[in-house]
Amino acid sequence: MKLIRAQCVGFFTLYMQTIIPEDLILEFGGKLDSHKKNTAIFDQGAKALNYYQVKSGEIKMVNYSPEGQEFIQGFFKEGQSFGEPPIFADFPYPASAICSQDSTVYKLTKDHFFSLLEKHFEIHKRFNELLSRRLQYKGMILNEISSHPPEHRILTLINFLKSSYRKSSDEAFVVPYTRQQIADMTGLRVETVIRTVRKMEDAGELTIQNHKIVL
Amino acid sequence: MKLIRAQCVGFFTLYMQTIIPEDLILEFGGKLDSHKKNTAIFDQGAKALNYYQVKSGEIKMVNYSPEGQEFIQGFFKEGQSFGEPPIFADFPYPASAICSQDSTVYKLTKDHFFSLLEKHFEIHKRFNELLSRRLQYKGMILNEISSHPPEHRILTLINFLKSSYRKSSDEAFVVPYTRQQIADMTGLRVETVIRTVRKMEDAGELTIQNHKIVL
DNA sequence: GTGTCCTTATGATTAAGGTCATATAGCAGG
DNA sequence: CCTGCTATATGACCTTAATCATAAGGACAC
Repeated sequence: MKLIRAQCVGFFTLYMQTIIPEDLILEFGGKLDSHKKNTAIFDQGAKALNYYQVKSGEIKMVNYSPEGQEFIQGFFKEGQSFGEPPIFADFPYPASAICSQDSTVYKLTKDHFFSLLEKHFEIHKRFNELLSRRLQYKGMILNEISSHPPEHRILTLINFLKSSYRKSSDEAFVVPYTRQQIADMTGLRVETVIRTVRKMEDAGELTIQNHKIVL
Repeated sequence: MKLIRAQCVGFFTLYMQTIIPEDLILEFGGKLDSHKKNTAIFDQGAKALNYYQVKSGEIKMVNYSPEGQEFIQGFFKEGQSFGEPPIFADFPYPASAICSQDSTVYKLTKDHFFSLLEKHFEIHKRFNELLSRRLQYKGMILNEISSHPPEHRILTLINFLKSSYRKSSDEAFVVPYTRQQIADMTGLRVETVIRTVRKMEDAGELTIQNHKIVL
C-alpha cells in the first residue's frame, strides 16, 4: 500500500478549521489570488495592509539571515489565516510569506477585515484562540531550541504536529515535511536532522518508510 | 548622579499599559493576592482556571529542563496580564509563573473574566493586540536563537526592551535585568552573556555603568 | 559587623553540532 | 527516456559556546 502524505488527507483539528467561511470573506469584499510556488505574498519589513487566508496550497512564514540561513516560523494550509498579528498590533511584517506550493489565497483589506470582525463576534473570539495556540507553539519551540538536544527537539515537534492532525493518536502519522523543513523549524542543519532521525530509528523512537518519517 | 533602574521609572508603552482597569476587575469579582519572591502562582502542566494581572512586583513565565536549565518566556510587571493563552484556547499551562519579586496580583475566575470581556468589547480587542505583540516578541527571539550568534541575540533583545519602554530613543536605557536573566531569555549561559557583553563594550556597542548594561 | 548568597568576572578544557565534501536515490518535466 | 533538481545520506574536520573551576565585589539579613 502506498503511503499518503498526511497533508493530503485533509483532516484538520479545530486549530486548522477554516477561520472565516469563504462566503463571508467574499461578502466583505475579499479577492482570491493565485500564487506560484516559491513566490512571495509579502516580505519581511513591509507594512501590513491585508488579511490573508489560504484556500489551497501551502504558505510558509520565514526569516532569512544575512548568511542565507532560513528559519520557518510556521506553515499555513487550507483554511488557515496568516500575517494577522501585524494587523492587530500595527507593526511591520516580522517575516516573509512564501508559497511552498502553488497556492490560492483570499485577500481582504484591513478595513474590510475589521468591519467583518465587528459584525461577527464569534469570529473575533476565534482569533483570540488562534493567536493563543500560536503562542503555545512558539513557546514550545523556543523552550526546545534553548534547552534541548536535537533528538528531543525533533521528537517534540513531530508529536505536536501529530496532535495537530485529527487522527486517532495510535494511528501512524506520516510527517508531511522534509528533513530540510524540519531543520528550518527547529534551528538545526539538514545533516543533523538526517543523522538524528536515523539514530532515532535505531532507538525505535520512530520509523522511516521509503524515506518518510512515520510515528 | 545615581542610576535608576528602568523598571522603577514607571513609564510604559502601549504594550505595557494596564490591560484591565483595577476597578473593573474588582467589579467583576476579582481578588488581590500577595505573593513572596520566588513562590509560584501556577505550575507548568496545571489546568488554567483564572485570569491574572500584576498590580505590583514582577512575575516571570519560565520553563525548567530536567537538568535544571531555565528558559524565561517573559517578564510581566505592573498592569500586565499573564497566563491568558491557556484560558483562551483551553490547554494546560505550558510554563510556570514565578514571582521574581514580592508581588501583588489580581485574580479573576475564568467565568468572570469572560463575562467581563463580553460586556467590554474594547478590552476584548486589546487582548488581540496584546497576544499579537507577544507573538512578535517570541518570533523575534526564536529567529535570533535559531540563526544568530550571542552578540546579535543580546543586542536584539536589548533593543526590543528599550523600545518597549516609553523613553525617547536617544535617552540612555539601563537594562533592568541581570546577566543570568538575559542568558535565560536568549538561551545562552551566564558566562557567555558576561563575556559577550564585555566584548560589546570594547566594541563600543554599549556601555557598562557600575555593572549595569546601558544602551 | 559579619556571614551568606547572588552577581559579575575570567581562564582552561571539552563536546556537540556546524561546515564542507561527496555520493546516490527519487521525482518532475521536456 | 533522459536531464536536472531536490532530498537523503555519510564521513572528516572544525568552531563555538557550554562546562568546570575559581575568585572577588556587592546586597541583605541577622
